Amino acid sequence: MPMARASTTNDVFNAIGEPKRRAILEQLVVQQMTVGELVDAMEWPQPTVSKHLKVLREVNLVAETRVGRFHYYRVKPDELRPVQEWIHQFEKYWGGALEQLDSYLIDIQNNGEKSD
Amino acid sequence: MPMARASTTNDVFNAIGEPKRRAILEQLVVQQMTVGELVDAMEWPQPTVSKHLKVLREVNLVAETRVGRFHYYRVKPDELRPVQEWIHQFEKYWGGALEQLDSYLIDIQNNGEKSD
DNA sequence: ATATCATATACCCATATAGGTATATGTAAA
DNA sequence: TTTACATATACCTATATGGGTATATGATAT
Repeated sequence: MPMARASTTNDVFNAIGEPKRRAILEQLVVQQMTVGELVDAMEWPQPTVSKHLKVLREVNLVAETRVGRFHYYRVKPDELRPVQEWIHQFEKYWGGALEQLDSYLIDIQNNGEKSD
Repeated sequence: MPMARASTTNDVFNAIGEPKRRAILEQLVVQQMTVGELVDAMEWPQPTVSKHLKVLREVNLVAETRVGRFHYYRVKPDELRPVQEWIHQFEKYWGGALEQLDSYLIDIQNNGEKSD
């Protein structure tokens, strides 16, 4: 009995892995919108929008405010900080794969062959 | 005939949506490693490591250098830039959801009706 | 050559999940 | 009330994919 894949959408990293969800966030960061306005902007079926909003809600990337029958959604940008911070640990290597190239050259000197 | 879900892993955003793949990148950014060294560090089965490395390779987040039977993997940090740049458009709103709250208050003052 | 090591890949399975349709829920208007 | 509207959700289907096992590939050593 194979142990199956783990759930994914329940964290911010995976939530923004979905292109449609990124598009929704890009819309909402400009201005808060109702679901219907999002449907018009995206030109996707309403359940599609609602379901992606649900995922975004569950990871706290959007917040909802109900006004009558309208549900206003807005981005909670702070929630993207963990992603930015995770990226940050790689930034110091940007533009220079040089240290790694160095150790690679040492490796092939110590071992012989190469490729790539 | 339901149109099924779209492929996801073939872009950087989704590649880093997988926790194991993030862990691999965190290891490799410290130092390049062979698959076997990664297996030892992660304590996952070797095929698991190899398959995640394949995904990371396909989105160009890691590069491979073969030295004899050893395959050295290293991070290509620059490839994370698109993610960082995408995040960047949200940074100006960090710490203050205030403007959005303002416009929300204005909206409900204007009786919450949506314009169409 | 043969054996061993390092890695990739093929295969299977279970499940998570995106997309679609229909319906439920909840609110406001007539 | 009844109707219309706004959104969420239940349901279904197809597929993408993570995890596991076994095997293939490829390189080195003996």
